[in-house]
Amino acid sequence: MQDAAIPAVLNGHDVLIGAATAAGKTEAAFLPVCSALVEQGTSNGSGAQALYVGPLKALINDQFRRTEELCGSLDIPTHRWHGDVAASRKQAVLKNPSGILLITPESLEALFVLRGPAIRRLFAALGHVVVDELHSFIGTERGAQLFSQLHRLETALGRHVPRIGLSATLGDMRLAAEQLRPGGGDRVTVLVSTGGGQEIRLQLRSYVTRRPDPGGETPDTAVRGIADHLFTALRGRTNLVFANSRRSVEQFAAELADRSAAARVPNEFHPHHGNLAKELRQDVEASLRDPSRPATAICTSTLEMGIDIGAVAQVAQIGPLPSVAALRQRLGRSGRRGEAAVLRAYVSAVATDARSTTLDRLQLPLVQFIAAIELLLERWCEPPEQARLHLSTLVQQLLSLIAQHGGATPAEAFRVLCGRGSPFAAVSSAQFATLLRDLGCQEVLVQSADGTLLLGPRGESVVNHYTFYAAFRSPEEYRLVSAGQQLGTMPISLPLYDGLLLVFSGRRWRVVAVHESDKVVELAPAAGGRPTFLGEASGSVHGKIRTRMRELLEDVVVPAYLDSRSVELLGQARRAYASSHLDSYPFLAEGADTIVFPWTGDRTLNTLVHVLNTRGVDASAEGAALRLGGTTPQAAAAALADFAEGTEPDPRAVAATVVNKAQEKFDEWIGESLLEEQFAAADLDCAGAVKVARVLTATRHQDRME
DNA sequence: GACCTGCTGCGGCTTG
Repeated sequence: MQDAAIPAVLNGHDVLIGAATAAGKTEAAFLPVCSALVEQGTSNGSGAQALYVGPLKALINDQFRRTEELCGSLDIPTHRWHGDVAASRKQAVLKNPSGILLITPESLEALFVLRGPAIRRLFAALGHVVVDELHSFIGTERGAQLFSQLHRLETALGRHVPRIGLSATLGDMRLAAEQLRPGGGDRVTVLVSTGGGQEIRLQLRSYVTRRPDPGGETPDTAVRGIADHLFTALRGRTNLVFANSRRSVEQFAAELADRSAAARVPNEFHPHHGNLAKELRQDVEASLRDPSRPATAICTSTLEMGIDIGAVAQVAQIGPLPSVAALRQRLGRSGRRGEAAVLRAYVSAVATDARSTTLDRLQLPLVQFIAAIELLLERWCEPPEQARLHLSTLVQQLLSLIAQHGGATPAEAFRVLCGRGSPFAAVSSAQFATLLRDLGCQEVLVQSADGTLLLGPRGESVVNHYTFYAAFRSPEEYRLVSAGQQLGTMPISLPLYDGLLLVFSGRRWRVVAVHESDKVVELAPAAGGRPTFLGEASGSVHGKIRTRMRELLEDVVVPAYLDSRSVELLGQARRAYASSHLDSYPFLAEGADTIVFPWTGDRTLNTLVHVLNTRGVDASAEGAALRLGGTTPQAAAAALADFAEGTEPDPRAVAATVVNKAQEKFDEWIGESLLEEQFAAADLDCAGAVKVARVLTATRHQDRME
């Protein structure tokens, strides 16, 4: 891979490098970049010659250490620039820009807004741009921001600057190439390292729980069973345990701490998630790196990305993940240096009895997990998300552009932000004009007598606050404090009162005081406590996983990696599926409701829900299934047949019925009409919904529908 | 609908 990367980079091509793990990606990019720098000579003060953009401060710190080592002997200056870097160091770079600059998209945004006139000088000598963890930018607001910034940079310099993207392997690397170079993905050199068929050791274990205890005071039997198994299977080595929510992370961390205390052994299990104080998280990361003593992190997606945590023996995943790509990324954390990768998968299944519904008997979480593992073993993986307009981020970039130049005409703004090579190229001039009018109505923008766009009162106050630089919205939070120590934060949306018992950072606490005005919660250690965070992971599931779930239920083959209870539950699910004739008649009566199984991805499933609701049917998505309230199977089939036989609905009309379309940071300033267009194009799949309805009501079902 | 990511200038304080 490195051999192929070097000539491509040296020839000034855009290059996309894909590999499962960190395995040499950074070197493949930086070796040729550095050799180009040595060749052309490092001219001090004439501007940064290479720009590296990374999604995490911690990652930038890691890469800074590595590039310093690599470049120090070559006399190439390297600088890091993010929110934790001292202002004095930033001043030094501004005075004497040179060599390699490592930065976050947010800090780059601050440069555009605060140092607009200096941009051209700072990057006058720019020869290469490296984007690390490219997959984390694909399909996101932050990705639209980054590629808009790079396009603005090239516009300011009046020339093309070669880009090098480093990414996990994705389902369709060509689509990723199109993100790296919007409008020119076909000219990107794509290099993928297959990983050489590394051995994967894998087991899926099921644990049965009785019906959830509404009080939740005593952990259910599945949680206890999984915790027992983790305790014996993981102790003594360095491991990662991925749980799907912060609540679940806290729950398992507390359970494992209890087991360590009962066994009178040091606790090796530490929680790690985004609401824990930075110091606590760094302690956990340090103990993972320390080879002298074993440590296991129980984490959310925080440890999924490339932060250096050393070699990991085993990866555990509790509960199914919505995407195969994330499962692969997590598995890639174990088994470096030629060792086998080890994945321990755990599912909590609901115990069934005579009163259980068929839906319960189908054990869909287990079936979904098996489907994802099968697709992982076949090396399939979701393609990057389909392109959105990203109007919220276009608003941010427009305000930033006006701040950069002190004003812009509508035509200039459209050309720079929505022209060829920009991530907003799909936005039409009519849509852009509507957007300008919307922003004018909100006093975000004003227009001077000669037509120049300027920041209005509202735009001015938003751009002049540091929170402007991030393209994504962040939730309001309380700070949690105990005896002067910062423990972390908690979303403000959760109920909170004096005396509440909770689990946080793997320990049990009581709320002593809530200071509403400065959003601080004081805690004291306590004996009891329940996990604080609510909800379980959902996320968008691809249609391929749902199709595979149906195939698994209709199949007889039993995967070798299932434990005996999983085999038993899969058999039960297959018998329930067959005896309900779901293969030929995918409708199931449940009380007054009907459950429908379209076996399709979430986008199509949600479109069906919207459409049926506008037709007066009480429809909702329930995992893989569709629930039609107060509807008999005959009526459900008739409603779907009616929809299937009619003309395909107009996405705009369906979007108009959805109320909460303003989700992103600057959406509140965008008018209903544009939000409808964006939603119709990116969040609905009307053609797919009609197709699914036709399949559901196809002739092979007709005999049962009489 | 879960999860995660990021951020500046300056006023006011203490300390050498």
